[in-house]
Amino acid sequence: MYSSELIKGTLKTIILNLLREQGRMYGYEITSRVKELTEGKIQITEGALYPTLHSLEKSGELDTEKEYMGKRVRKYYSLTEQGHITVSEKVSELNDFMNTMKFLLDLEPKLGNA
Amino acid sequence: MYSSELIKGTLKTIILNLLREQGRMYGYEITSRVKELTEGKIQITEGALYPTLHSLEKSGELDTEKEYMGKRVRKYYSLTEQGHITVSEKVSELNDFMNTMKFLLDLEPKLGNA
DNA sequence: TGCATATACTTAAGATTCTTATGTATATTT
DNA sequence: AAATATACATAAGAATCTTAAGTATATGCA
Repeated sequence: MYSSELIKGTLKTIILNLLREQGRMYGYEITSRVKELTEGKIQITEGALYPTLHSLEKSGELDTEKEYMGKRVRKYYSLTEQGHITVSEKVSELNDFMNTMKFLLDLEPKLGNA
Repeated sequence: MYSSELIKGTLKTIILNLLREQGRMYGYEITSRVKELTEGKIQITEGALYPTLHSLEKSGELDTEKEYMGKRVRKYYSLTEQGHITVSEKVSELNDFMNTMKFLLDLEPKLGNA
């Protein structure tokens, strides 16, 4: 598990990118899939997930459809046209940022430090 | 400039790593150097920088020495023994995290999506 | 000389976004 | 029958950043 600060700021990008790949997912499925893909290293809590999904819906990135599996409800999310634009921008920005960070972190320590 | 959420969670790591490289720096020098190294893409604001430095000092990662250049004061920061341990851990964790993110983001979108 | 800009640090108010916890309810496994 | 998994929602609190204001010295330039 990564320290929680690291997840901050990448959550929306993770969600949008997964939806671009999968087409359509419901909330619980997103957390399960991320946990599975990252071998438990990234676990999105419910308290972070659902407010983020609501926020992305409100800002026009996501559409929802409710479906009933028997009596249990699921809310499926998918990217809107705007969502496709946003995910491209966010993924590019994150890649760029990570390259910058790699460069920053790979600077060699001076010899002779304590 | 990256959107501000991305910086969150990496600020301490950036500062500690720079201090490991440089040995000793004062606050203003840290922001200037980061801005220079990243060609303006990462600009640490004063409101973020100084509270973070104070917090790292309080938690035992940093030592300070005040120096007067004429009448102007500078506070130089350097890593403590604990700081050296912490920076290693944080840099490793961030590298690991970025590899995980690269993997997550590089998953190919399904063909045929809207 | 005067003004703008750069250097240098501090801190408070507000915003954002996460964690933790609680609540509700159905389905499945043991 | 009880525990666990599935599925969503939301409130209180914590952490961390932005924005802004405050204080003060030094430098460049017109």
